[in-house]
Amino acid sequence: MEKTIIELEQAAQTLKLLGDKTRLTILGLVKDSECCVCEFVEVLQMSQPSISQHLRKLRDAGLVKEQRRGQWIFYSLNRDHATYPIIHQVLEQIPDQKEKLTALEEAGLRIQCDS
Amino acid sequence: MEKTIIELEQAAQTLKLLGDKTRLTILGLVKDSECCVCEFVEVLQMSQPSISQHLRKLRDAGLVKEQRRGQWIFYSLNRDHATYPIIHQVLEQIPDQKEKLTALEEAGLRIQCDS
DNA sequence: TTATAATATAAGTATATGCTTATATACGCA
DNA sequence: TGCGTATATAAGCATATACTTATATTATAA
Repeated sequence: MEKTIIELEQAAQTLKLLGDKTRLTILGLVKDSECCVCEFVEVLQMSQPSISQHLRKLRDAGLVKEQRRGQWIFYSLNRDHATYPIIHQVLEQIPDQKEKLTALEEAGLRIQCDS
Repeated sequence: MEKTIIELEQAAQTLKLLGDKTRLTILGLVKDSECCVCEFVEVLQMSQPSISQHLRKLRDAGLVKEQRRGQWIFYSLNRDHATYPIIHQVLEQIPDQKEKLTALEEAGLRIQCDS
């Protein structure tokens, strides 16, 4: 990937959002595929409002995109964000969260959210 | 650089520390050379206690090393820290802070801290 | 049209954070 | 020894953060 220079202030804002275990995991999850709120709730074993509030922060900062599909709202990584290169690099260096999604799938908990 | 996998919890802790403009600048400064507290104070235009408190956080987490040299205490980047690869990547993607140090030097404010 | 499911928002609360001012500590030098 | 400089620490305070519980919103389905 080409080297991009990101303004320090903006970088700090993004890093602050990454500096939370819950949000970092959420980003690790949407790196691989779109997820809906109930999936985050299941994977992270946290309350739905708590997850929603973390998602709102990520969305307000523009780090994730949301897309309503019927009853569900799917979140995905916004690869167009100015600080995406930082996020990409960070996610490259932490354990893959994909397996948590496949575990969900095997438990039959992934399907409930498919459109 | 070889790819290293950093535990999520530890990564989050480091990212939290990076997620502050002051600390991110400090790390950007020590990336290039050792600095003492008075230099951070000068460059960042913040109070000495405030700078000291940020440095303590970075030191407690092991992200920077300190070395006393006479009256001064010099801080440097700890490249042996488990999360250093993340820090390295982040610093690669923000503007270089080196010029702030050369500006200090030109103003004759750098010498006062040399041992 | 009502009930249910998925999600968001609001309000409350405990703790964390980042400053401030005041003071302590450590070193060098006269 | 005593003073000045560099730095650390302590205490106080305002604001931010991350939960909680309760309620609102939106869409589907009976």
